Amino acid sequence: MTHGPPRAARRRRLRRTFYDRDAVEVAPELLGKLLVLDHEHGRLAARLVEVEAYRGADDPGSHAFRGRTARNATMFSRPGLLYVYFTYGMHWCANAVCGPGTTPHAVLLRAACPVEGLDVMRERRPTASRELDLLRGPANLARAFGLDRAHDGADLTRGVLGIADDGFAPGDISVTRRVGLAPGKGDDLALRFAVAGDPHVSRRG
DNA sequence: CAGAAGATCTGC
DNA sequence: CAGATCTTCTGC
Repeated sequence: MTHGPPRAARRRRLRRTFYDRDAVEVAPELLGKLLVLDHEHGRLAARLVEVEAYRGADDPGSHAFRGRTARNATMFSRPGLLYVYFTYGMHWCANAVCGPGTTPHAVLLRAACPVEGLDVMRERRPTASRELDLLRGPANLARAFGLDRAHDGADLTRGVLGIADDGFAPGDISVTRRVGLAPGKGDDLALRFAVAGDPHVSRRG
């Protein structure tokens, strides 16, 4: 997989209908897409190489498993929004809310290949010695993009934050079990999707 | 109201 | 492989 921006490629922002489906359908289609964020100093862009699908009442690994709470309210609101949550006392993680409708599905953005704004990413990720590690892992990706509580509920279909299709087609996709779930909490479900062999993926499947 | 767990990361 | 670090949720 080559990650450089295709010359003169048009970036088309993904619309609400893209997200308005089961997360298991949406997740693999997000691979190869560009996460884009315009900020005060310029633009950040990265190609998604690893994601995980989280469902609702039928998925014990999902924050939506036991219904709506203050934290997960964004998952129940509308497809195409960004659901950002805080965990382990220090990390933020970002998801694209899916559907269909108000079905509380989401796709966790786990890893990406840096494309634009690498200087800003390096400043925010001083412990990343290699460029490969800048966006490797969901909390690292969120940190490099500066995502936190302020971005929970942001609309990916308009505004400064979005996910775009520039015509890039990823290679083979590997499907494995999700990462970091306790036994019995849906750890056995094969809902993690990654670009096979891509070095930016957070870990081996 | 207290206790425990948590969709993680880093350094030893 | 364990510690960091604190919010959120659950049970009493």
